Amino acid sequence: MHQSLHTVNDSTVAGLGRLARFFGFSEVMGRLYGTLLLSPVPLSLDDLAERLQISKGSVSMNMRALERWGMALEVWMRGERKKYYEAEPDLWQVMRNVLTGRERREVQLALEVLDDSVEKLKSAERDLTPQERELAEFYLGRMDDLQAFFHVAQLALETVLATEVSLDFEEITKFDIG
Amino acid sequence: MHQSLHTVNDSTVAGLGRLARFFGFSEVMGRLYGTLLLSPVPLSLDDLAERLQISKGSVSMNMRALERWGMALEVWMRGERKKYYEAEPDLWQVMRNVLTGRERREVQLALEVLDDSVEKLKSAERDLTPQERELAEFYLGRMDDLQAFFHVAQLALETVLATEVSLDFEEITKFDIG
DNA sequence: CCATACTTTCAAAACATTTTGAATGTAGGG
DNA sequence: CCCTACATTCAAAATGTTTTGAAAGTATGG
Repeated sequence: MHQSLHTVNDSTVAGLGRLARFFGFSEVMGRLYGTLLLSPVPLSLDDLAERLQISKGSVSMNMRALERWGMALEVWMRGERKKYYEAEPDLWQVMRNVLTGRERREVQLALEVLDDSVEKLKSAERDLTPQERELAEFYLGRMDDLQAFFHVAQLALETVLATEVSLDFEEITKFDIG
Repeated sequence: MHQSLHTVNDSTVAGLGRLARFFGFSEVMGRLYGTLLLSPVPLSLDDLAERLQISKGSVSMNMRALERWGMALEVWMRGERKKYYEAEPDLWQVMRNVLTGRERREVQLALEVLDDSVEKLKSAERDLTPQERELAEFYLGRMDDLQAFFHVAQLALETVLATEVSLDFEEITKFDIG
């Protein structure tokens, strides 16, 4: 195959591996996703192990993770026992999957912990010495800041998740460029 | 000190440690930041090592990282040789520092790599066999999708970075709650 | 309903990151 | 301009993560 196709494939796979790390996934997940994204046909676990030069076990585990995150889809090939996969090509869908499954959980957890803390501090107030009470006031101020921060984060998240951007944005961007 | 103050401190420090991990920093950085955020007075490296039960070496390294990210500020105490630190209390400022120093770089890098790839594929076109040309076309489509995605990400980032939210949002949020 | 071609699992090994603390460097008070 | 109390560095050790491949499990074509 021509050099340029190899080079582009390599740098894209590497770039998506990097991006995966950045998002807290394993690099292999990103590279598998990239390999599938640049394949016009679905690939088997063996194909993937061969192309990325990693063990079958690793491919199996990482592909199941990709499946769970809705980044890869299983494809049934008739007359074949093998499992074939293709990449979910809608990057916005992938983004939404990740935001819903992780970021949202994280923000909610943080807000719950903060609520708890405020609750504790307020109900303990009458048992505190004057000095302790002063510190409790200070803590309450910080909890307020943190709550404000996470509330905005939550709002931003829910806004993104409620937006159906996938195709629209591609259209818009093409208009801008063309 | 009263139980409730301890509990709140512990869970906040733990929560910020968790958040730090989530954002790709070390957990210790988050815990140091949390400890400073919940201290009404600046703390020395020894104070921090003592409170978190970690070595001075670790505190030193992680505090310098926090400083580089604009998450902690050095405070000069007169008549003292020790370095004292306090947390940058404006969480939006912290967020902007991180986005500017990391996310922005990452997006720009990705867009450069993609530009390169498109360039390569287009200029190689005349050297390709018909099959290769078909694959090159397919690749170009994927590059387009990726570019669209990163362009939107870039737009979103620059919008956030251009917005001066810090105090305003606290105000807004208080209005909503109260 | 086999036989077998595949996938999954999981414990051990390889690898990577983080932590430690003793050695080294540095700066501020006297 | 020392002396010393502090901060920093860095190599070794501890800890955590990922990868591997052989063994176990599963399902499908015949």
